[in-house]
Amino acid sequence: MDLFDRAPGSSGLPRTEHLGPGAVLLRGFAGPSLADIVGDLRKTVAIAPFRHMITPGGFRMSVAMSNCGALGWVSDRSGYRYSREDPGSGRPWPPMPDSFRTPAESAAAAAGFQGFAPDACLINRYDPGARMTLHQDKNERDFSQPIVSVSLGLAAVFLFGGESRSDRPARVRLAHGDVVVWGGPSRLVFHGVMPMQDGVHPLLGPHRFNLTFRKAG
DNA sequence: GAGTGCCA
DNA sequence: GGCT
Repeated sequence: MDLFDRAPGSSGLPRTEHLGPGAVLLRGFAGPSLADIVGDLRKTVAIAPFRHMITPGGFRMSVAMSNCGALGWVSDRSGYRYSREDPGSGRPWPPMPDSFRTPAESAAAAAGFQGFAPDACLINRYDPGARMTLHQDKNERDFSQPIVSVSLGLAAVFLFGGESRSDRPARVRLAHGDVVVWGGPSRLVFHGVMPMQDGVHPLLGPHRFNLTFRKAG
């Protein structure tokens, strides 16, 4: 029994799963913060609405995206990058709510990454059929800082692979309130999301939302 | 850089 | 798996 097993939201039960070196799934970790997170999610996407970004190859991504924080991940014909402004409005992204930041930093610390200070939070909305093919998060400056991913709403099957795109990924069901942290030796592993099945979440309707926290700048 | 998608 |  290690310290991870006493993380907030665990209700005393062992709810940490180790996905690899420097990679952990904290089941239900965001539970105590969920009401505040959902309220702030609604406010944030009212300011910066979801939109389907275009890949550099010219294809429309099935996942609808927004951002909050100083930097936001964007994609268009020019490529992938972090931007200070919402390209839809030309204005800065909304601030990262404390209700987002606090559990993200706490989850990182619980996974062994003390001092994580995210400046970017990508907000993804997965509707039925939406997916994310295997990819690496590699547009950030400093790969010593981990990735923190918070799942909300409908469950999804997360694919957690290896250093090569051809490594067969683990399939992990992620539910409302689950948090995944990966960094260190796992920082650049390929990951993705299987196509979403139909469903309705009691709080968030026919959607999965994912908050991905990064130190991008 | 692309390939966070699409095709075979 | 391969893609220029």
